[in-house]
Amino acid sequence: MEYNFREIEQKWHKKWNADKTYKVDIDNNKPKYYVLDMFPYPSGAGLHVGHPLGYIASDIYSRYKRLKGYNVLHPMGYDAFGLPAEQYAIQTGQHPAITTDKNIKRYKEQLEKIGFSYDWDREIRTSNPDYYKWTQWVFIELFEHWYNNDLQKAVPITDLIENFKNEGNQKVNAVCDETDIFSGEEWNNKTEKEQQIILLNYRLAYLADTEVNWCPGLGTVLANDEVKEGVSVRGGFPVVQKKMKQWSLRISAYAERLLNDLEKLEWSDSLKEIQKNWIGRSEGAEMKFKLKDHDLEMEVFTTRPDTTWGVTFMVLAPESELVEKITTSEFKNEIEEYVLKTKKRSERERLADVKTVSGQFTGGYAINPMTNQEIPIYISDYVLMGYGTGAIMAVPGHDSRDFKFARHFDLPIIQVVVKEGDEPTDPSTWEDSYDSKEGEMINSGFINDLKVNKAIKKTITYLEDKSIGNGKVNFRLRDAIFSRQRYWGEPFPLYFKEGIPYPVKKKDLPLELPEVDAFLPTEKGEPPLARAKNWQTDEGLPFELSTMPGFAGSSAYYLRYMDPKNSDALVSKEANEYWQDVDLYIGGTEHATGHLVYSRFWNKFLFDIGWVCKDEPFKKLINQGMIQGRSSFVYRVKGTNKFVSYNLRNDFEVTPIHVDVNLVSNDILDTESFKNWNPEYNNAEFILEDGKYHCGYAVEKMSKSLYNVVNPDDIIEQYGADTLRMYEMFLGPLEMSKPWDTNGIDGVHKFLRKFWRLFHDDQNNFSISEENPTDDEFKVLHKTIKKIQEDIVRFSFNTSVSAFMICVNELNDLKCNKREILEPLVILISPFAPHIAEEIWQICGKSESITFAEFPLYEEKYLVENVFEYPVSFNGKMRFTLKLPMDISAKEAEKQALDHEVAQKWLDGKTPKKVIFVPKRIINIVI
RNA sequence: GCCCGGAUGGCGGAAUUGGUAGACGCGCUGGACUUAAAAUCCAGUGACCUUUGGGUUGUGCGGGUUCAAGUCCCGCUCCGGGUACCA
Repeated sequence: MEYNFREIEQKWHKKWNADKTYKVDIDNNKPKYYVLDMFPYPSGAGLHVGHPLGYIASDIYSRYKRLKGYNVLHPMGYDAFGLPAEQYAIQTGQHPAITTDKNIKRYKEQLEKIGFSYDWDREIRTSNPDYYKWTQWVFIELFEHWYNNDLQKAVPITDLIENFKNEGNQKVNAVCDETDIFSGEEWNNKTEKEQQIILLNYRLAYLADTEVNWCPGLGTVLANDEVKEGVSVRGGFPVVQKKMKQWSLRISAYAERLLNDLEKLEWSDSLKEIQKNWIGRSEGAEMKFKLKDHDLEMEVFTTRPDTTWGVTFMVLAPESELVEKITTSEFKNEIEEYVLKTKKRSERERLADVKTVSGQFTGGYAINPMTNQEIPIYISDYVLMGYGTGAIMAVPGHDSRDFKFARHFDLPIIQVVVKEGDEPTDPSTWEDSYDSKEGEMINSGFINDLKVNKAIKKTITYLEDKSIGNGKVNFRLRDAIFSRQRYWGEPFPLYFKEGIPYPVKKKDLPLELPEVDAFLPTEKGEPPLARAKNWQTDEGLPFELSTMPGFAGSSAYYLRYMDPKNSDALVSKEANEYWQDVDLYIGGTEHATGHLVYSRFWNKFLFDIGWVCKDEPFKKLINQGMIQGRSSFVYRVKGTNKFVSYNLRNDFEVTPIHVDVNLVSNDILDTESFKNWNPEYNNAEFILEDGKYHCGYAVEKMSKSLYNVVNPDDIIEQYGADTLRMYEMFLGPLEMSKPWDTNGIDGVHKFLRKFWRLFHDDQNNFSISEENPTDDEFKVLHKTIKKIQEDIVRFSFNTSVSAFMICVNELNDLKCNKREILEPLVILISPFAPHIAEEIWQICGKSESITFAEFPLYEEKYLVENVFEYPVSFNGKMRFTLKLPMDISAKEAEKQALDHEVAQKWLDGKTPKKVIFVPKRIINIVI
């Protein structure tokens, strides 16, 4: 039989499905291993050839682990709520559930064709009520907990209420919004409503007025990670800052733990670095500045309290509440104008315009606590409301932004730090601020002459003694805005009584997404859920109108896979204790600041409340590189319908035009198909080189509009899934980005055919020999086992593919078709090319799936050599090689090398200065 | 601006601890088989020089350490990613 991949692959898909070959259950006799893929959002475009890269890698590893005796959990599901389906629904009226369903069907078909070893019985969809019941459940838990700083964990809100009743909030050390101090008695005298409002300041899921990223184009607020360069990541719509009452998750409570625990994780350094920067820990002090003519204080955060003597002005964010209070009548108009101008500008405009200095004096003055001098207070949009206190003390001498501002408004500049070896100079002569990371203090009262780090400590002590400030750690990580004014998401399990939110009873979950007549906001500007009939409790109390964001459903999905059908819990204790955590997670870096932060946070919370046994969800994580597109170009001669081949294009004035890569093979255009591709080209003429049309190419994003999308279905149709799998791996290291180039796939396909032929004679009849293998044959096998084993554990799958090719070439040369050699080789290759492996395994007479075989062990004894071919070099340049026994002495090796006739030529009668002999490595002769 | 990666033939890439640079594959060239094509197989293939023995040179650029550097150190250039008035 020929290698008929179509028949073979279909046959095994059916069989694996029917036999549930990859179904797993808790098995206490086997060690567990959990391999997870980042589940896809099922878009309308289907999978392109870049998507399965990570899935193939994780599948290889899963199959390898099974062969190594592990009980492997390897699930797949769909991140099914999301904006694209809803945008499509708005345009077409088609319910997003229908589009999503259709897309999922297509995704699943495509995935199944590639032959992944998923346990499909564990498939989940975030939009399924059975699933989002638990998303809602976690939300309620977040709502019913607060973060106790003393215990460094989440604690039930009921404990907090007990505390309040007994002794008020004075001793409570919580992560919370600013709350007035009250006694137990005062608490007890408050109304239910007052109490609930206070509790919202403490809850881990809370409703509050916050500055949010409002995206008018999408009609919803967005979290920080959903905004890039001032526009929405999805859709690219401009984003503006707006104050709105929104649900948020108090992820900032976990900032320190999220940062510290990165250390425990086997993630790439670059990914850890991205998270570190996103969390953005900075140490410094918070300090209060008294205001002139006011009984108010202005609080700032600074990493450099030691430079307070150099503070010559203050700057507030235009959005700050203080602005109104301190602005004098004289400057009222100007301030109002500036604030209005800032509000109007989108985030994008603000970012684009960082170089222009702008600001406005308020008329107010603060008192520098160190110098007692009056210093003017400005507002400027270079100070952000969202970071620190929304106010800064400006040290123009040592901060470049403050410096520019001071120059622009002609404010005084004082030098307070001088580097070792430098003399203080006149700041009026400076072109930029003076670097102050290291050095000694000057012009700074009691900290003069101290080194910077000591000066910082001493200043903080002073601030604390005088009660005007304290040491403080600040994080860049903001609480996650959790509401979206959209339809296609999880409804919040909440209703409102007198404007106060209360959770739905857990037994009433899920609160299902209602039907609406349109997926648009109402005329009053309320979210689409306001259109739903009876969107209220049985008592007639209204439900929340927002839905949850995209990351809600993906934040704990890895836990649900452990126990996907459980209707009593997100995951049972038993399942969680068996599967524990994800051992290997493969996915793209694009989730570094979103999903991977949120799910770590959810997991830590669930750990705190005792629902999961591990405080980190993803032990090891690998980022697969992006597969870029390789676009092809044709060159149209300007003003004609003539196309000139690549190397002749410089003789004409041409326009390069993207051409569908599927019409191009090895850069040669199929001119007939090109004519039919687009009516515009029906009459196209070609100027060829040696009878062919050569295309140009460029590496770009893989995208429909660039006509460079390659569909895995087409590859599978032409070459089979095993070829696709091996070729994707063969392209290069998993973690590197690389262009997809179908050129070259032939080599891998040829290899599989060669592999097939090892088991067949010239007439394509199955034929393997029972003879005992020779030492050479054993050596080829065991060398390969060793190499493959080593490559798999370091995820170097590209080199494994080469190793297989070398092995098959060598066995071919040896004309080896012996069972004892070939059977282990089939197991070895089965993680990479499971279909062909299963088929041959069966032909070899095995009744059980190769999935349950044992990974062969390599034996050192077959690899022992008794000679080593030494490269002999002169001054480091290799001149000849010399076969010498393994156990040769340095002296003898030296002698033999020098006696060699080629050595004589290079020595040219001279005595070598030195001979270096490294056993099993090299002989280097220095002359 | 700051922080992380990366740069090796015509192309994708290999070289795991400093030890024969270019494995493996594509492409290309030549050959075998064939009426022909496909498929398959064999040989060659970094550049330059060459008396065909070989020689010189070569891993983005410039220095350095070393018997020996793609690999380590210092200084650049370019490309990719992240992040950004973060106080």
